[in-house]
Amino acid sequence: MLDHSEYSTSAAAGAAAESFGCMDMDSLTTSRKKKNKNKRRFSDEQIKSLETMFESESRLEPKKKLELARELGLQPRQVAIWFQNKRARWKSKNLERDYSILRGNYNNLASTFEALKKEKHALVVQLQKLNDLMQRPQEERQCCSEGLAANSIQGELDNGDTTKCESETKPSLSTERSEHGASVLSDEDSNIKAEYFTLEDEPSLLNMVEPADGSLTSPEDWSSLNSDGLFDESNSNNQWWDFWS
DNA sequence: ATGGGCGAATGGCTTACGTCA
DNA sequence: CATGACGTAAGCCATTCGCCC
Repeated sequence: MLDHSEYSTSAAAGAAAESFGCMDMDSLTTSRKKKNKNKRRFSDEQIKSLETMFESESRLEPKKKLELARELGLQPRQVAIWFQNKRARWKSKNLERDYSILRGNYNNLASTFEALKKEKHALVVQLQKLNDLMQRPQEERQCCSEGLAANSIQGELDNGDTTKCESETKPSLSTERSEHGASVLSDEDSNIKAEYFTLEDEPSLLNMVEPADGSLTSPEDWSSLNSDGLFDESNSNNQWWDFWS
């Protein structure tokens, strides 16, 4: 059953003893304690031959094993065991190497991930600022219905960099809204939806600047900006976020 | 003196294959 | 001929053991 057939436990010791010429069979078989008493490392020449053979084939054919054993003055069993141990060492060495490669890859990915995370955060902050900027005029207008504020807002919109910025992000958002009390987006897809929003619902509209896939936004980050429900549309996005956050 | 590393060897388990009833 | 039981050889794996630094 065992691969110890080339020589059994006691026979192995006997063979080894014979091989090393230090102990006879009887003394070994009578005392189990003495087994391996004469264990010696193989000589450099023996190791060299074994290594050379191992490089060409990690498993020895029986014929070659016998040949090599005779050549090196070892028992075939010893050669077999050497190959077995060698395969085990080789395997664990490979595992170690593979592990360090994987660890390197992981570290690279982790640093890339961190960089992307920072970049994403910066973008979200930037987006939030833009939304705040877009939201300000509407709120002011809501507070001051007398009209004075409206003029000043309109003036602000018509004025300088702010206007330019606003018109670049959402050109029609604030202008058309003032007339109807409902917001009208320039984006055709948004038109239908927009009709249902009153001024109170304005924050919801701000989400229209969210990227179509929503992948860059987090429910947590947007909870202060969103009205209820818009994120319910995409549970899968939440899972996506869970992974990235 | 001794503790740890390394490699040879062991023992248990599994698989493949041949033989025989 | 097919099949299951059995024996044998060999490999893998975890562990032990002994040598040597």
